[in-house]
This record gives sequence, structure tokens and C-alpha cells, in this order.
Amino acid sequence: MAERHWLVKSEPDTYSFDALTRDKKSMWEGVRNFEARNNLRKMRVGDLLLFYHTGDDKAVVGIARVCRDAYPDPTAPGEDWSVVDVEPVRRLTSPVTLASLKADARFADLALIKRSRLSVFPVTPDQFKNVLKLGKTKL
DNA sequence: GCCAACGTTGGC
DNA sequence: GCCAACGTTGGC
Repeated sequence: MAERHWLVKSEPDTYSFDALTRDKKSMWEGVRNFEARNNLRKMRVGDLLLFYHTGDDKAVVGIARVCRDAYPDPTAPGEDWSVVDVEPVRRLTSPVTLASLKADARFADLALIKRSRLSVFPVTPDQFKNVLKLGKTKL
């Protein structure tokens, strides 16, 4: 069963969607949670990511794409962590806030809401599509 | 800045 | 293998 859509979180002061847009490509480093890591390992090149900003924004702000399958995290030598490489696809025309997702029953089972501390998790194709719609954005 | 939620660690 | 203590995340 191939997961095709994911949500990843980032603190914009640490690494924002703007930074990814500027860099054209980035290693998704620093995941130090087993479940999040295991999700990274299930990603495949071409999978699409909702890019969520924690902190002040608390909103999905852009779409990114996996451009390299998981490999060992070079920032944690000797430890069993993974990274993938990601590239920007596009910014959402209008950011989709956590508040608006919480207010929408279609997202009731989204890990963003139910498991607020998990930083990498799958979203269903419908949820992905609906976030794009709320963000007034087409791929 | 606080603190609830919860993942992880370590003592037993 | 349980569970208390601890540390971290992230919303408020």
C-alpha cells in the first residue's frame, strides 16, 4: 500500500517554506522521533508533502515533493535516523490554518489535530485534495 | 511563558 | 515488562 501524500511540520524560524523555495532543494533533517522517522522511510520519490508551519503561523503554507528516498541522516552519525530530500512545488495561494482545519469535520482524524506532536504523517488523497481546495491552489 | 500531551528512558 | 520520571513539542 503506497502512501502518496504526507504532512511535514517545520518551525518557520528554523526552516520555512520560503527557505525551501530559495534553496530549490533541501535535506529534511532533524527528525528524532521513531514514528516520524518510519514515515520518512516509507516516502518515495514523487510523493507530495503538505508543508506546515508550527509556531506563529500554524498553517499549511505550501506543497513540496520528495526527490530522494530515505537515507541515513548525516547529522546523526552512528545513529539510526533518516532523512529524505524535498523540493518545493508551490506556495498555497492562501494558507490553510490549523483553526480552519479544526473547524472542518473532514479533517477530524488528521494527525495534525489528534496527535499534535507527530511531525511527519500520512494524509489521505481526499484530505490532501481538500487542503489544496481550501488553499485555493491547483497543482 | 506556561503547561498539557505524550514519546522516551531507566530503575526495578 | 511495567511505569514513574523526564524531556520535548507545540498550541494557547
